[in-house]
Amino acid sequence: MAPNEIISPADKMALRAKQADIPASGESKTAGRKRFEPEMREHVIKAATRAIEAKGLEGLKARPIAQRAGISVGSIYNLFGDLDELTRVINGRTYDALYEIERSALEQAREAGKTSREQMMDLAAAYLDFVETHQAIWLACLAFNRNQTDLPPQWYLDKEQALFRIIEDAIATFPGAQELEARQNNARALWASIHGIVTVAVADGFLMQPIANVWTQIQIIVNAVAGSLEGE
Amino acid sequence: MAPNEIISPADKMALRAKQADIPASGESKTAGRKRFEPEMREHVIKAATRAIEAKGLEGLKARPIAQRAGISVGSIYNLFGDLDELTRVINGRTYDALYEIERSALEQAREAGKTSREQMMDLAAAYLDFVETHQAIWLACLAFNRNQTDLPPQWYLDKEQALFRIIEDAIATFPGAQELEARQNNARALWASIHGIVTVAVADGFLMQPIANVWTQIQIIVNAVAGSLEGE
DNA sequence: CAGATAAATGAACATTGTTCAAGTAAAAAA
DNA sequence: TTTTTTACTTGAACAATGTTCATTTATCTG
Repeated sequence: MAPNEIISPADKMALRAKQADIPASGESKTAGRKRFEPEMREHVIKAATRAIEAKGLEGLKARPIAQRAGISVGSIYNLFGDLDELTRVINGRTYDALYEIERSALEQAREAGKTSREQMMDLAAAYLDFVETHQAIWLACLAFNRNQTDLPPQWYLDKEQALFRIIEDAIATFPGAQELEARQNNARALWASIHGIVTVAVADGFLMQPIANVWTQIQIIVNAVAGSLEGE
Repeated sequence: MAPNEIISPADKMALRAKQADIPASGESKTAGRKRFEPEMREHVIKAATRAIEAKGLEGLKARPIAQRAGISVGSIYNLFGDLDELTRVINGRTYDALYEIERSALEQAREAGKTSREQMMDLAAAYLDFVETHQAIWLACLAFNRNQTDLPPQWYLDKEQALFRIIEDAIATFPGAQELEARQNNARALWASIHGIVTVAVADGFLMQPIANVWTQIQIIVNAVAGSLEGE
């Protein structure tokens, strides 16, 4: 029910039992229900998310998802139009979850009176931690975006944009670099760099190098950019 | 015939005509040839490359490729085992081509007596130019790697590794950072950052921002890292 | 209760990757 | 030359998958 899903590590087990029962009950004399959309959508999203976590984006198949959610294949298409849309909804929640984490990381850093450099460091750490914790679901975002041939819908782009704006906010607090365009380029450069470091590290779905090295590389970039912005 | 393929912008037209004729000739009374493998492989690779360029990695379908190459579907599997292997061969050539470009960019920069910072700038520029010029084929590399669930073969990893080592070479010439591990982390951090900037820019197969901005962002990072390494 | 409505169903279709028994041209053997 | 063997090509057939839609069914409305 919360806007960010991402497993919600606590209630996971409780929900799992509940979900597993729903499809098993009865002999499927269940055609023609009404007004069940909201709950059903959630069931499908949960089942699809679990599939992605277990077997990557390739693991998201219409028929198994339908079975796990206790509905028919056709209903998935009633609810989402097609599998791409279902994936987009899941990815959107992933973006939301990451957004909340980054927002609160920045907020906490500021309340703790940290420097701009430290704020950026905390943002990067939060990102690395997120990707490490939700590797499959995050790789699904990237893989999906790569495979699309036309532009995604606006609401999807907006969620991606929102992530950049957090970094812009953090960068805005630096003494130098005040003009809007420079600030945007600095924010994009820094965010894309951290993103690049993290995704090269988890390329092919595996950690290709020790996490400590990844963190070192992030520090190199953040320190370099911070030092450059501080004009020192 | 050259080890790097990538369209070879010159002979393109000549080859195109030649290729188009080969399948069209005769009434396909061509079962049971012998010792034709090498040429056939090239035909298939060319046809597949063109398909990727035109319609992305999704555009690589067995049947159309077979038809364009003038052979049957089965022969593709005789030659490559499966489509993934065909893709890997194409991507391998892409890596080779980029490697050559980067190597010669570095060499030229050194011969021109450029500073370490300028050398890195030239490497980054060469990379950006390559991706801009061969967008589809490069995105195919990234998309393919993302979709794989198990580790690629060693020869494939080696080609990827080779690209990092060029940056390591460039970074090795900086006055500071001499220890091997620090140098490797610096190289990886910088290369992954540039990679991140470029790929975020071409995300979803489109240039999401003006190329000038992308270049500005690269300069921000290279200058920041260079400044940091120069200890200034 | 009867009709209208909204939604769920799952068989059927289209598209793909992949396999493999059968066929065929070239080389080798006779 | 004729026959046998070899090596490769072929394309029909299969399995897995995304997607559609006529039919069925539950619920709502009067």
